[in-house]
Amino acid sequence: MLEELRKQRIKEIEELREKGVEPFSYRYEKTHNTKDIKDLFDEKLKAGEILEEEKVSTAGRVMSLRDHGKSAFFHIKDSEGRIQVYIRKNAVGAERYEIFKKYVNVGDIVGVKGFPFKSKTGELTIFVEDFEILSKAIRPLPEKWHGLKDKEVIYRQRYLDMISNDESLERFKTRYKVIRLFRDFLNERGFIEVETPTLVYVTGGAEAKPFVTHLNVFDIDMYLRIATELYLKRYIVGGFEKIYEIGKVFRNEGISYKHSPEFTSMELYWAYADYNDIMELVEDLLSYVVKEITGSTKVMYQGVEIDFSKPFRRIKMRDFIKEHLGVDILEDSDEKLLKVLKDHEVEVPIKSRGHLINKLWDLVEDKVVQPTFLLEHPVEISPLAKRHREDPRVTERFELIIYGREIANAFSELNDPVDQYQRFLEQVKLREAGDEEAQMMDKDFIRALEYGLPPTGGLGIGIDRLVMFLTDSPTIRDVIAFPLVNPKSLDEEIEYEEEVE
RNA sequence: GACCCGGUAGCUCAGCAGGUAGAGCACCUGACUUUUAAUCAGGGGGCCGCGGGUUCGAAUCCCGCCCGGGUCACCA
Repeated sequence: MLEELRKQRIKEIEELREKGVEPFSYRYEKTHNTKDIKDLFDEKLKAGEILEEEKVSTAGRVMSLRDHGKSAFFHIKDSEGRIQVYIRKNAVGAERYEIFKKYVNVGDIVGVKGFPFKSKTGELTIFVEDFEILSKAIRPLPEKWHGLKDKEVIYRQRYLDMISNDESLERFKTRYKVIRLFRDFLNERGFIEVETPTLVYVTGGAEAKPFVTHLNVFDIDMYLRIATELYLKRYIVGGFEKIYEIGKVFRNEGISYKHSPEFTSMELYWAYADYNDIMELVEDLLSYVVKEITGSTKVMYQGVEIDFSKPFRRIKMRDFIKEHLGVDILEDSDEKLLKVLKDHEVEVPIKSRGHLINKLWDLVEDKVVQPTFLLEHPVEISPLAKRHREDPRVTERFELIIYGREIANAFSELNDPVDQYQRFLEQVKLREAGDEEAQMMDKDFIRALEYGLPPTGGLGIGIDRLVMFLTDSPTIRDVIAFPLVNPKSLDEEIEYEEEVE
């Protein structure tokens, strides 16, 4: 059926060309988009009224079509919405009308010129005086009423999802608006957007398994970055004081509703600031973004109201775990931590102190729903954070937790090269003990610190996870336009008939 | 990686006590100048995910595999 349909459409394209009509145009003067037209005329017009002097020219994809013989109604969709269009034989002429009737189908992209009116039933409509086929579709669209439901097709052919499910297009518009708001906010505060390498010799800045690739010119293996942190700090050493980078990072790990091997982070470094300054900045940034997106400080996520008004709640990791599990991550022995984990039936493949602490946190993180700063992580699990000025066992670090998920991670950056070197050594030991996610020694980074990194506050935010909240998306794949999919050997055969006749 | 659910027309889905494969939308032909899931008449369209087995006979039952979704595990 699909093949027959495609052939039919390809044949129609030939016929159009024989009639001197090119079904793939070069450009179209679009004076208004669908939203402009609604903004201008929707309130002005009553049912049955016309505004013949107001000329509009717009374009979009035909989403529905109701043919009435000598006239037809259809809806076109553009990036801003949908609008109804009315075409009538005696208005465009018999010849043009025949072209429309015979050759325009749902799915085609057309341009229309005319004037606005309101139908009997009160829907704002464009009365067509002239139209043009701008791009003829060869494949049929999914069902107009139910839309596209098949998750596999939604992820593999996102364009089709965006065409047929309006909320999908809107979701991605929101995503990119959020990113723009981040830039607006930070630029306004004097932060400069910079770039760091994607291909790196050693990974750092996070604990994750990297993707490995090969660089032919030097014949060496390289990695895709797992974070932008260590290069951004080099900028600060070099003299930049307020910088940020928004970009993809790559972690060769599992896929879940909140994990994607390729995701977007925003990292920021602010010289002469500490984690308290960063906390305030995060509150300001997020409440600003949320307000611009939703109009208030509140977001409904999966039926739960999340309030981003500041200040956010602050809890200390040690206190929170002690309160809920009765164990002290700073004072109690490894054995005691392990026993608590065993009591909760948690398996611990790697029995380092850091892993035990992380596992304990995992047990309680679900209890944090509203935006909360989780403070003062132990040194063992924070190899790049500065020790707390009042307690050297913990760091000046915080994570922003929302709905049990880590959204941001920040600290007063460790700028003591000797301490940093020792922390890296600890990580290397873990690595040698089989922890593939432990950090690598980055000697050039140490060298940079030896030239002097000013006191600096740093921050990383998971953009995708934040966008999930702002679009009420249950999985991270819903906010990544083209998520990773199994390539499968499904590549369908696409054949074009040879020219006949 | 384990378990659960699913894969039938381009799309959304039904059919599964085993007996020649269905609907709606979309498509094609015709009618219709204010419809909006337009309407009316007619028509075409299927490797029922793939491979094997049981059976006179499999979309339906059994086994294996592939792909997807979900839960858990792994994981920031």
